Amino acid sequence: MSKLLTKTLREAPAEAELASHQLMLRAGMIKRLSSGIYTYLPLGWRVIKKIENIIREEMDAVGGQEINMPVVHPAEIWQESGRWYSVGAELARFKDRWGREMALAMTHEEVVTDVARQYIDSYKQLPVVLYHLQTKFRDEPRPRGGLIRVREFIMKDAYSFHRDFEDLDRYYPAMCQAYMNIFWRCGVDVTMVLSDVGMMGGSTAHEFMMLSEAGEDTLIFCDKCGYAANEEVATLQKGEPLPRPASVPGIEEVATPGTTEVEQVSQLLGVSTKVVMKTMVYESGDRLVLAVIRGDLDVNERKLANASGVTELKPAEPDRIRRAGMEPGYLSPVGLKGAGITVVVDDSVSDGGPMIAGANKAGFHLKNVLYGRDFSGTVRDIALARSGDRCSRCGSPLRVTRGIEAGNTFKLGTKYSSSMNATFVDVDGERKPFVMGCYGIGVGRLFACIVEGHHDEKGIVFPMTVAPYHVYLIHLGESDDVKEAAQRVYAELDGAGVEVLYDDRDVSAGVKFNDADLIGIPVRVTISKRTLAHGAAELKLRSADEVRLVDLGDLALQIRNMVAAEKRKYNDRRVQYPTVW
RNA sequence: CGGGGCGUAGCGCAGUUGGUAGCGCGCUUGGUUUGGGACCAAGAGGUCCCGGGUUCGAGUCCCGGCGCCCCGACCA
Repeated sequence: MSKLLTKTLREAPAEAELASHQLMLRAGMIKRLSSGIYTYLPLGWRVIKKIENIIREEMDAVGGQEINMPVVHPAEIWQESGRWYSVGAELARFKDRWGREMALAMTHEEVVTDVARQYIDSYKQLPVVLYHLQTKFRDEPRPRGGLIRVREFIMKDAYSFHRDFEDLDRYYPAMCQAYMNIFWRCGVDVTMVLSDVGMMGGSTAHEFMMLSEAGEDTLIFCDKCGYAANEEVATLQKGEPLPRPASVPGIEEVATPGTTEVEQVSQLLGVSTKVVMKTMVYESGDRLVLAVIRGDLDVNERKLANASGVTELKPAEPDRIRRAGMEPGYLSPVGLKGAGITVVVDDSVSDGGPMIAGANKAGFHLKNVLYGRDFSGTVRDIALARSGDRCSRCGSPLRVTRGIEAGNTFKLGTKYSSSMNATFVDVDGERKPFVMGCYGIGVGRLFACIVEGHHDEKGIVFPMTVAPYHVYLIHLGESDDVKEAAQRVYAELDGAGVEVLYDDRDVSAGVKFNDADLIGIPVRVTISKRTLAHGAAELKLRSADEVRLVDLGDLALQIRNMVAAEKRKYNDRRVQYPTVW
């Protein structure tokens, strides 16, 4: 310990706000170099290695083969997949000395696909699962929360290659189970939720979320049937569509001064908000996207972006709306002219009868507006699920919580294999693109999740499986017999394969105890004149209050048992992942 | 990129009407202590984020930049 490169801090640096961030800084596990870029100090790095080894074991158990792919990629491979052009500034690009375009790895689909097309020729070799633990760089717009969201990070990414979708479907649950095992063994309770496919592309995706207010994602749950989804994709029951009479009278303009919100219109006209159309305008580059939804619902921007085929949306500026011939506060999809406007209509509107819409004219609305007759657009579900909305599966009220995404799984399909011409010869002699899955875990983020979930007022309380050391050994007082006894205990434990951090510093008892609590090593062993008088050492679990004296002769055995028992708490339990979908 | 905040010793902070920088913790040396962040004494440590301006004089006022944190848009 006296030689260990660390520095425990009594006070947390001002830059840290989250418990995990403060504690990792205070315990001397990480050091910030630049925004979102961290050095792991010895204690922190040991934890990372523990996590990585758990991941390796579980990946190997589902047939994974570990490889290592480069951090620096030539532009060509990203151009092949098309992502050189579709991904924005988060892909860090630079030129090498010859002026060749290069990129820092942000993820490795392209590279692994390149490996697969070279080394997998036949269906007989499939399925193949490759994984690696590697540094990635994503030039995130906003790093935050210490290790929760960084720019440079270690990620475990695994990629599976299959003959067909059926085989991917068969394999996918095994990977999900491996994920549950990893998180549980690290002491992190996760919930698997349906998620958006994001920039990865592909069909089905799940995220593994640790529920926490510190989380960046909003999650929608149904307690009754177990439906769980990221808000980005969560569905809901929207209730019966509005009745659609056989004949609907033509559009009629009504004066509605000062009613720029759905609520005000419904009050003025004495109708339910369900009869009022809510129209929102977003912009994406030079395109405008008009979202039309029933007045009692809200627009889900992620769904809207997906529906309109763009990656980024933001609410349009009023000036821009007016230039396009519309009137903020009285927006309407009726009578739109001008190019570059995409209209996306929620099914709550398209399925129903006549509604009230804005007139694109200040102070006026239109009655009897009918989708199909008076306006058109792409019909999609673009509704935002909110607390209390009804579950699309069973109709029960939905609940909303926040979560930290610790990992995710995707059914990628043939997006990369097709674009990069990665094929194999199937039984029928035909060349077919691999059907791929990809599976990621942010290692540093998982570390942060562990600390976020395992701490108290005094510091971290590590699960034995990921603790930097098993035992924190303290001697109190500088007398030779105490120091010698401590050294013997250290040697004995070390010889028995127990990882011991020996606090040999000549500092007061309080300092040692407080540092022990802060660093959070699971077992604390104290040797002092007092314990030696009984021929014993004091044994304490970080997670419990009780201390007990253990005879020096029994100490090593007892500690070994303790370490094993603590590991078993996490390693033995296998959490079955839910199969509601 | 929009909104908010902060940059003074390794960390946490103070610094008045503009007058030449301080406190606590940590660090070094010596001594006394030794079961929950001890005590005494002596020290070391500062481009006050950077650049420009105002002024006899700027940590303090003005302008410009940079860095960092928090809230949003994006993701492991």
